[in-house]
Amino acid sequence: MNEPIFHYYGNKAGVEGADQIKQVIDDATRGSEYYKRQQEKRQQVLQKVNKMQMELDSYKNNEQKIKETKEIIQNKVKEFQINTDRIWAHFDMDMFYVACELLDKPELKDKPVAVGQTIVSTANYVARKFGVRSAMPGFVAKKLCPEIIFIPCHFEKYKSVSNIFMTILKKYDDNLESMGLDEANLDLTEYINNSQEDPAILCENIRKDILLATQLTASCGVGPNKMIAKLASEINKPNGLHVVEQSATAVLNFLEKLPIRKIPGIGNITEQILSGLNFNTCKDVRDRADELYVIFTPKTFEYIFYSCWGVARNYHVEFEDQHSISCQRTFSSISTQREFEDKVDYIAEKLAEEMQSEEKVGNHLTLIIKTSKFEIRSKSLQLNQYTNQAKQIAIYGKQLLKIMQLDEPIRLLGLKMSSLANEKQIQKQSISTYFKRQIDKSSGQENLVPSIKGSKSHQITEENDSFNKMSLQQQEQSKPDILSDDEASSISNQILSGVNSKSHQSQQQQQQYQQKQQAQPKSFRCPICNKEIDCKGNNTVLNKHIDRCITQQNVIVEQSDESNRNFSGSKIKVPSKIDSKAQKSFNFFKK
DNA sequence: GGGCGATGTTTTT
DNA sequence: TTCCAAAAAACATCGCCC
Ligand SMILES: Cc1cn([C@H]2C[C@H](O)[C@@H](COP(=O)(O)OP(=O)(O)OP(=O)(O)O)O2)c(=O)[nH]c1=O
Ligand SMILES: [Mg+2]
Repeated sequence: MNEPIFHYYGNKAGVEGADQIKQVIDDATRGSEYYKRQQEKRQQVLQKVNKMQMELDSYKNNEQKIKETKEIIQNKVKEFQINTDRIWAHFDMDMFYVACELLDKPELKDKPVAVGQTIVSTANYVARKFGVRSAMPGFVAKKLCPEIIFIPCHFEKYKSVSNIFMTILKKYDDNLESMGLDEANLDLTEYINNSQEDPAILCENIRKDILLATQLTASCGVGPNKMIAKLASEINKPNGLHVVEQSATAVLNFLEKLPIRKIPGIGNITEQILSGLNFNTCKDVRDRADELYVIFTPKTFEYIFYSCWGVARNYHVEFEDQHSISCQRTFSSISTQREFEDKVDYIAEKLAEEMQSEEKVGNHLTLIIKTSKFEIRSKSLQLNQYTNQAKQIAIYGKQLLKIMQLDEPIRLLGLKMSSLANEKQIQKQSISTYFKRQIDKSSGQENLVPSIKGSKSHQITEENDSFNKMSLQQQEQSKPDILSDDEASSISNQILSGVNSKSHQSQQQQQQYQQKQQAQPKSFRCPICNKEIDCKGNNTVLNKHIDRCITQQNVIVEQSDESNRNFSGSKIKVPSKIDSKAQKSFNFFKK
């Protein structure tokens, strides 16, 4: 009786299977607030598609423009090549959270299991046969698979397994990138150059290592760049390997019939838009790229275009410290001011706890709420000093609450701290904020009650400074003494005209999309870390870099790169070898 | 035409 | 009977102020 009513084998599914599942989901959810909100969003997407379609229609009537655009595209196609000099691997654990839980409960192995309570984080493959998926609400999962067993989430457990996993992989690429606990992207080029091993054999051996060390299976994909390797890892999941050979034709073939939704960075919404315009596979994009060129922003266009041609980043970017720490909770709706404030207090405490254990301080706070109708709103504010104290955060949080003018029930409240710096390592303020601070202070203006539309920035002066860990004086002292005023202004002068255009610039300066050999055109030398920063005349990149350089005192190299979606960073800090730094990294993973 | 800060959207695990 | 997470990041867009 442990059989699905109808089987669902992912995209290999019989149509009826998939349809029936959709039906069950729809029946179970229709009418809810959530459902209504989703419907609204869908409508908005449709509107957007309509607008784009109209733009396209007018484009189609302009032969001249078509000719021009197609020529631009053709040139682009001629310009790039699919670089196969490097070899990447993507490792991804199978049904990770559940797999970790099953370690402790092997007797459940053949039963449908999911981790999560209200929402399923992930489900094992038994449950997936019933249509159960990540991010699905629990009650729907139950409807699809009445016998499913839910196990609550034990994050710490997954972190420690992840540690083992990452430690193994680091032997093959010490700079590996990762977007989550259960996956890692490695550039194996150097390792393979040394060992001369066959990539497939190497990766199978690594998978065995992982299995031996964790008792869990991982899948792996191999290809000439990060994106291809990631896509490949899904092919023979679970517990499988797929290699895309190191040749342009292999890459092109591999991508040809791939639904664009699979391209990392193209999610639900973009898929809807694209499919609304009749783009469904990478081939569609290749064939009709000119159409995308006229309706998308340059950035989006380039990234879709190059992805579909298999052109993506094949070198590592420097590790970046975390930009933000946040804490949010969903609860049964509340609607009184008092309740809101209590929640802020609670969340502030949680956030402070987290920040302190990470030894971080921050000076930009954001309050996030979700209404009972699933609308999300946020208010944020630049603090006058760095903090990680619960009471301090709560005070600011409540100020934001006031500004928010809540007059309807909410189901979620969260706080996010950004502009982080290390608690220990002096709270050096960033160049940009430092200068602005100065202006603010010299004006002597104290905007006590920031009005929402009055000023664009909510300058809130803390009415209770005593909680602040670092005294104002300390903060004054910590101004960028590393930087003389002369140097500072010279940096400011270096800041060129921005490049943030909505229209495609004709500057065909063959952007060295991803792929290894990047010549550095417009770059500056950072006065702090003394490294070249390829900022492409984009001062945002430069500023950000200097910001980080000052606040952390870590050395960071920014590499900007138009063709790649930059969400690809390494979110997770991984224990490195056994040096002094390893200590800190482990610390990061600990609790 | 910027730049900048706040806010909202989209994606990923 | 009802029921849809949490954390982090990158982009896009808007309004204001030069
Ligand atoms: C997709 C997703 C994953 N996760 C967690 C649970 C997953 O076990 C973990 C890794 O995500 P995934 O690697 O996407 O999924 P998975 O490892 O569970 O399954 P697969 O065999 O297909 O790789 O991240 C969430 O919490 N929410 C999500 O929406
Ligand atoms: Mg996985």
